[in-house]
Amino acid sequence: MEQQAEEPAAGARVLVVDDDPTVAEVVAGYLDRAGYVVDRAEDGPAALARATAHWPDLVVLDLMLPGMDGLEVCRRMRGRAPVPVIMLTARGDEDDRILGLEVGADDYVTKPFSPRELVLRVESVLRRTRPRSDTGQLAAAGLSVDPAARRALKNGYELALTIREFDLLAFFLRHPGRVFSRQDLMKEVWGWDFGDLSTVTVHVRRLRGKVEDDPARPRLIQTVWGVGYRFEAVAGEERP
Amino acid sequence: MEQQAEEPAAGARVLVVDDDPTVAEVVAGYLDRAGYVVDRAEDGPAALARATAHWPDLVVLDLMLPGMDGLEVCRRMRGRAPVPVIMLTARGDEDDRILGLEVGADDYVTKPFSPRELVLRVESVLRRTRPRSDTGQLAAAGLSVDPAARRALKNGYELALTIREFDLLAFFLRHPGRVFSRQDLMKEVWGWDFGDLSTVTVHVRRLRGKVEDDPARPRLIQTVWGVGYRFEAVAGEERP
DNA sequence: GTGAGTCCTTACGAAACGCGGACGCCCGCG
DNA sequence: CGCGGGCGTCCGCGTTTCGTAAGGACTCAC
Repeated sequence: MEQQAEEPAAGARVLVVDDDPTVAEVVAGYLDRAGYVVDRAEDGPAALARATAHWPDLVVLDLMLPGMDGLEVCRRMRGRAPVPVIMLTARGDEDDRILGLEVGADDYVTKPFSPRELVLRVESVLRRTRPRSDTGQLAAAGLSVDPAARRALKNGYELALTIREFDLLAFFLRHPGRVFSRQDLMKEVWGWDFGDLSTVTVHVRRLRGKVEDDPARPRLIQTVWGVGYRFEAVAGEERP
Repeated sequence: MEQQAEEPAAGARVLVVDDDPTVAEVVAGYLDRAGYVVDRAEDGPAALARATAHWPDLVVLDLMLPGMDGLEVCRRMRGRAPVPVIMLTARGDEDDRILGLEVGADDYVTKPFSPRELVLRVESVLRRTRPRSDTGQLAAAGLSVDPAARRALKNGYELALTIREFDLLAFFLRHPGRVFSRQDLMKEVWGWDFGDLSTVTVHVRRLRGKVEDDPARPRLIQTVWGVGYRFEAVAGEERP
């Protein structure tokens, strides 16, 4: 589950959620040909799972889904991190449209719709929502960090990091697999040439508390005894 | 891919309001092929809702609608912000024409009409009401800003912004999702290389007061502690 | 096993920061 | 000339964050 950055400008990631295979197929096909990386899900839970694996840049969401309905999916995604949503609604279903807007869908399209129109709306929403061009996106091991937005996501959930924590994590992500002494980190992240090195220790601990699944047994930020810390890009295994 | 910038220049946004699916279909088809981005609504409330989601550049409005009639729709839209309207009226219904023009329709077409003629009129009205064709219209999260007209709409309602507030908002809309320090903003919006940064703070606060639903807990203009501010283009949810 | 070195954890005071309110200045307008 | 709106500045308060200290836990070498 180690993704890489395959979003060089052109291909944003779009998650298409629809229980009708035909619709999903057509939509996905058009979006794919338009240069997007397309994920698909057939219902709410699947959509949320997909989002955990790969947080999308935009969601095309059928309002009518088996089990969890589209509004709920939208709410839950938004509860994790802000993401643009385009709703698919049945024609003339006024209440649905209003609901969609209340939840904060960025646009909606009524069925039946022209795929071409949908692609246009996707492009429109993305354009006004993500001018992400050259932002050096960082990603590894279920983590992704956007330096320009100063946002960090873990499995599709936004992390509330402080400045130091964010800078520290960003630095680690920029140099995966390498060991850094506390002094190195103090110099690189803090910009200090001297100072109490326990400061680094404490901040690493705080970062672990937010980033690690089990902070007591860290996997991402490992301690190299007598040397310093190393960020492990590939989710390593346990030492017995 | 073949299409270019949708909102500027080429494709203006036209809202077609008609309860007759056949008429709406035909009209929408022609306008679509003419390069416009077409929204559709079947009655008054739907039209107003659609306009809230995406403020149109022009409205094609059937005078005879179930429930709220066309004149009322026109009045309400105009009450929110000036927008060009083309009325569809039954043939020879002189009173209606008069009424339509009184409310301030920019043009009217009598049924039955040739779709080609309607497209021509749309183009004509747009030409004379939108002299500048390529002003970078900005929009996100229920907000839209017209730099040329120096007008800002929130959910279709006009905002009374001061110069600084407008410039600040416009800048944010031009760079959604990115963090800017107070210094950046002071440089970009004020054009100053130095100065009291609290000036920025205060103006952000004033802008929030007009733009945010709950200025105490801002959603659009977020504070990034110790760094600056970030405009969130996606209408986010509450996260308690 | 034992000790010294190293790391983890917690706690706490201080500093930094953002926010709201208020003030005075300037300018256009009546 | 008085008035009001827009603007920039300043101050006090509550909150967040930071750096450091100190005790306990762990690791490695002998």
